[in-house]
Amino acid sequence: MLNASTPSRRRKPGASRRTRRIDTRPAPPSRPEAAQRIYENIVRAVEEHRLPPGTKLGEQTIAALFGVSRARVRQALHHLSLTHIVTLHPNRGAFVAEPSIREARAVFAARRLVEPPLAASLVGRLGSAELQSLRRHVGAEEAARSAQDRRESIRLSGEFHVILAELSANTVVTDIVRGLVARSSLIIALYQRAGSADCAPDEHGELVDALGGRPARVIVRIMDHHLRHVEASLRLAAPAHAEVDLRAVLGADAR
Amino acid sequence: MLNASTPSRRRKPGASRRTRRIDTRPAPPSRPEAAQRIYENIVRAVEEHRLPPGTKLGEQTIAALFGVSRARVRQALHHLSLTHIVTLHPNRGAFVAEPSIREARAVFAARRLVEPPLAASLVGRLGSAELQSLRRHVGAEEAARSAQDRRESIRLSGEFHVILAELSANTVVTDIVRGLVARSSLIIALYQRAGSADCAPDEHGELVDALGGRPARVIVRIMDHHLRHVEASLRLAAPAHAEVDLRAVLGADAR
DNA sequence: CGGCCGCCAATTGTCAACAATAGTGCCAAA
DNA sequence: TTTGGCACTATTGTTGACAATTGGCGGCCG
Repeated sequence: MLNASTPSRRRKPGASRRTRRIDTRPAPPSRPEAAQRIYENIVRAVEEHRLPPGTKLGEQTIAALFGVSRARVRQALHHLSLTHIVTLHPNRGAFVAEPSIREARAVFAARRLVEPPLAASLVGRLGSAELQSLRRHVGAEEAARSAQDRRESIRLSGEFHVILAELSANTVVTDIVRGLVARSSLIIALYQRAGSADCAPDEHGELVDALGGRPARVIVRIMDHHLRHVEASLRLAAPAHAEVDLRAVLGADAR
Repeated sequence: MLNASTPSRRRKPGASRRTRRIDTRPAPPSRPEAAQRIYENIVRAVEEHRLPPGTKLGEQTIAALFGVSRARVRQALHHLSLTHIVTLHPNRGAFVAEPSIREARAVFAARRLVEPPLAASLVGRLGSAELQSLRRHVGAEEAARSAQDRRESIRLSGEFHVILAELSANTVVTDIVRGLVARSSLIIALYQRAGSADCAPDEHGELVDALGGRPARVIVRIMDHHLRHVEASLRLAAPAHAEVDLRAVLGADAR
């Protein structure tokens, strides 16, 4: 039943270029991996808070936007649902996920579990070039914040954690962190406090400085504190939160 | 530019915030989530080393086996490729993944990053019922090992780590660990030493005992040691037989 | 006048046919 | 005998149409 073939250790078969088909329509050039492109675009839009939680993602709509078939969109949406960026309701469609408070807490707990020791593992393994690059990134974050560019600020802020993970040179860990960061963006979009625009002053800079030579224990503490700080800046408090919200909505506007 | 406008409108303002899911139907188990069933079956087969790395997974073959259409199988295979259980070669098909040595190391490094602090977080949070359950599981592991039931032994051994993660009551962390354990099974199937049938004497039992009341620091050490032990029992040393060797030979000859 | 219950439009889920591609074996020519 | 090319076959990738389900909407009844 099972054809246990000998493991093929030949060269990778990704070298074929198929540019035979002349595109009569404005279809984007990169045919292969179109699903990947859709996936990344939506992730990015969600991370930058341009697609708010609850937004419906109709298959036909997206297919028309990207100039691809529905099947491709389905693939991308399925992928997004596996990473908890969107929620699929059978026979109803795909919606940008609305993580529950419990899930939000779980995501941040996972980050507190993974990222502090991850950052600590970088101590003494970063050259001056890497530290320089990190400082530049932090500088860009500050610039975006000063320029009131909320979108860019949010993106860079999340990207900082992904870059740290990449510096570990462990793709497995990087993928995990990338997923957690994306979900965090969704959570922040959903639960951020109204007033406080951006609650993270410059803890990233502090962390980079500490990575210069402080002991691992200090790094762990800073990262843990930072993540707790971000989580504490959200409205994840009460189970009674729903009632209050409803009443506020009803009182504010009689729809 | 790329995604000019939000492709969809927001959810209606007056709509209920809670998802009103109608689950009144007993849901015939075969129809909905058929792809999920295929996915889990293949994962399990891989975890139990019944599907060796490199095995070709033809769409038509699997579709016939499960009595479903090819589309369903494609979905499952795509899911499997996202979790790095299978590798998709364009126009060639799906194969059970053959993790490289580098990837194998990365997976175990990720586990050493996540699981020790995860286990430590359970200290003092487990009731006697949970500890009892864990001990029963370890007993089952030993029984399977004594009975030479390699398949069951492997499955239970991996499941132990998943159960530990589940006890954290954090579904995010549980999913991460589940993925890492599955990939580890693949790695073990590929790189286990010929002679040593099972190199983990009873470190799980030791860990459960320690979870009874030992301090977190001890738990961390035991789990870290256990994971290092498992990794050390594999042949991850050298360029063994892999592509590096081949490529070197070819490069030397061709020129 | 309000609530209930049937169509109806829209969207998703499924499938089957079609097109394209890579691997395989054969055949002819050097 | 070896090598290069070529057609064939089996499998994957893609598309489009069709069926099923949902939620809305209007009419009907209480």
